[in-house]
Amino acid sequence: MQAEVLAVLRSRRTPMSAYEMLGCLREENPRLAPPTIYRALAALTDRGSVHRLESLNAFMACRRYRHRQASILSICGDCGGVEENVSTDLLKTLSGIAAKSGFAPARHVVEIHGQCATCVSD
Amino acid sequence: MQAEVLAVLRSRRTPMSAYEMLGCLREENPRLAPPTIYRALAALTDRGSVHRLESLNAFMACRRYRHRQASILSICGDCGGVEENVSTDLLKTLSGIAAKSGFAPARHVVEIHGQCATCVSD
DNA sequence: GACTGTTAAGTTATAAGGTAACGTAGTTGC
DNA sequence: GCAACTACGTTACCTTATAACTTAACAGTC
Repeated sequence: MQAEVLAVLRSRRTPMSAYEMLGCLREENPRLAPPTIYRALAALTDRGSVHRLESLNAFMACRRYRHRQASILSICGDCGGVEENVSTDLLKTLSGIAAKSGFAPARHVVEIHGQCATCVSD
Repeated sequence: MQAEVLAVLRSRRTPMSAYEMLGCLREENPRLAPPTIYRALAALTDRGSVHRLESLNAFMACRRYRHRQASILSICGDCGGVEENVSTDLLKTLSGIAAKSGFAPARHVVEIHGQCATCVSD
């Protein structure tokens, strides 16, 4: 199931909602229900193979080879494309800012909305 | 309406969902419907008086005096409390990372999940 | 005062996102 | 065989969000 969900996500350039995936996978198996998808997504995001876009309630396959840290996701509002970046330094700085007041960071969410290079030049 | 929504949010230490607000405000006006709340929230978040917590689908009143930039929100998973921080530098670095590929940033979402100082020491 | 434009709020209905709780079937290991 | 585990199926429901249309309130102007 995880493999099937991942395959669907990989076949797309842009993020998908859980229910879009459900729609796709129901072509094969019409009885598929939301919990099945969400379970697979939970496992995949835990492993880091899939990113959840919190500000979009959507998911995308990770395209970078297995890094074990939060990605910086740049989301184009025009074409829907998403760029992944990784920056250990930025995450450290960020943790530092939170830690000034004694906060212990566990998970980072960093998303940027804007326009990708292609859409800017149009 | 915006004022009422803001008042409810300010009366709370922790973020609220739109439907919790709806519940509160319905004590006064039982016929209040979701769109009314969501419209007020849209206006308030545009103005920066309210922050939306994307990873929680919830809202909180801004407690810092009107800064015109994205906050860094540290969310305690134990007590639900949220700390607001502002860092122009971090946002610049972040924009720089996205801009390397030509991406034009417009809105930043930076949230950190973890434990606040109080909850860490328990 | 009647007409019109504009903006905020009410109303109805429904779409979209997510999960609890329980059932079943296959696998592994004793 | 049988216990224990794990994945997936199923039902039902809850939460979050928005579309689309209606009404109210007020300001300007002829």
